Amino acid sequence: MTRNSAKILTYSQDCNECPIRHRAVCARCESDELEMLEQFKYYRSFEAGQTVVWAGDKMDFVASVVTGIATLSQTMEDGRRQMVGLLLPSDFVGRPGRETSAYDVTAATDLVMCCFRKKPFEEMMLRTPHIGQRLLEMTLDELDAAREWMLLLGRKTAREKIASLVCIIARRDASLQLKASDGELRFDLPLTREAMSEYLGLTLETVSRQMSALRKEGLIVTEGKRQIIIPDFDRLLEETGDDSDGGFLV
Amino acid sequence: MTRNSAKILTYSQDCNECPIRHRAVCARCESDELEMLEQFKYYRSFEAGQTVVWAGDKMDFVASVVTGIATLSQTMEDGRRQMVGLLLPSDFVGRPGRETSAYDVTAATDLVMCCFRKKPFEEMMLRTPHIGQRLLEMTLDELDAAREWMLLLGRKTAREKIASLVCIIARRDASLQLKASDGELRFDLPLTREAMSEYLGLTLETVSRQMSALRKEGLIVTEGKRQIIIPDFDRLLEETGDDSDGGFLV
DNA sequence: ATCAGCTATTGATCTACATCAAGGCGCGAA
DNA sequence: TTCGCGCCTTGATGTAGATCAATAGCTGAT
Repeated sequence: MTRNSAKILTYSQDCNECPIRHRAVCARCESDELEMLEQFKYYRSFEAGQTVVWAGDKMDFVASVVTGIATLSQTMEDGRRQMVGLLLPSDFVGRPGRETSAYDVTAATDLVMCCFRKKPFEEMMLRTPHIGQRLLEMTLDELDAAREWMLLLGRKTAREKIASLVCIIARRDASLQLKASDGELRFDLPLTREAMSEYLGLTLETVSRQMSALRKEGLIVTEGKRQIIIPDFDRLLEETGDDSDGGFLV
Repeated sequence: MTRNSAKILTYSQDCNECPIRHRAVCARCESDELEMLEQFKYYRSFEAGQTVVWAGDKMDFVASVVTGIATLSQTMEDGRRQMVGLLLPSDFVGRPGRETSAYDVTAATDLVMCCFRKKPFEEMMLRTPHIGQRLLEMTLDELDAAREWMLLLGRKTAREKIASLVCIIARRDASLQLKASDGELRFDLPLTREAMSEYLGLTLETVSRQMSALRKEGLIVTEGKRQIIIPDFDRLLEETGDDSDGGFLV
């Protein structure tokens, strides 16, 4: 079993409504710790485009994405923006021990997050080593993802960037289940061209052009607004520049 | 006190010969845990240019840099390379729970690392929550650094990239102590043009040209091979594109 | 003293992507 | 039905940085 399939499996088992995805690992949890989590949990909803917190603002909670997509971005004084995190369901936001957000957190689609007040969460971390361990694992995964992303930003061509992004979403998207029998992959690409360009370090025009190019060559098929079909995943993978076995970008 | 100065302070207090920099935090440690660390510790030296491990190779230890500089890089099939980690003294290498290296680890200068066999280290992590907590903190710092780096790779101009790199090294370099009385900063930039280009996602020619440009404008002064003087740190900072207060890239 | 092998610099040219600009499509509001 | 507004596409042009190429300094070996 490859690392990728293992990863996909892991995600499908995760619990989106717990900052440490506890369902997947709670065999080791004591039930009263979970009670603690339940007790301090609350939900917040955002519409597509809304900002959850601005960089520098107070952020007195940690959270995990339940449904929808959130992004982390940095902005330069003159307005240049770079996305630095793409949060899908079950992903974690917020840094224990830091009281302000270092990034703009934005709802890329309609979004539901499951939040925990930071204070009790940190106390529980101290009492329950398992939670810290889980968080460490998740953070290490994120760091690996960030480093794969750095390779993309620093060295890939626009075409490779687009192909990579489509493959990344395809792999992570839960509705991956929508895989048709003949090996074609059908799923939602719920990002605007602008969001894609912020992810990839390109302009939205370049994103649009390269999407068109991949479409003309039959590497991807678009259906309606944002439904994407990948007729042959391996063929698209070849356009990413990654070596065939690698690309374990979470 | 700004975040930056706080960070510098932290580093200067760190212990380079312990994977969790324990001197800085060992007030909370039990002494027999430290004994454990001592017991499984060994040193390895490398010459500049030598490879510590290749991506994909077995890596049965974790380590911290004692002296010198190590880099983490990814390589694409056709040889394009991107640096994804720059490890200065006291920085940690290796991922607990992973038996192969995900990156090429290379000695950028002559290098001494303090290594711990992975197995006993992991056992100790289980027994000593404090170590995991420390590792989590360090990993979160690395993740922040990676995200700052992503902004650099995705959105900064070549000039801004160079200025940023020089500032980053200046801030982190221990020999920061070499700060002269009139506010000028003198330190070693122990990276070849090629290493700089791999860090920045540029070619080495572009690095060379931009270094020359900054030199001609008096923003930096070079002395001998790799000694650098920054006559006015704040003026150089303005060239990085970062907002004046931010830029806490570890 | 000479040479081979690095590393760095600088120039000439090319090109991938950015920038500027003009429509087009779909959708909700009036 | 029409208008306005987001979002996307496509074309024309500009440019930052890549690529190709020549040379120079430095170091250590013969």
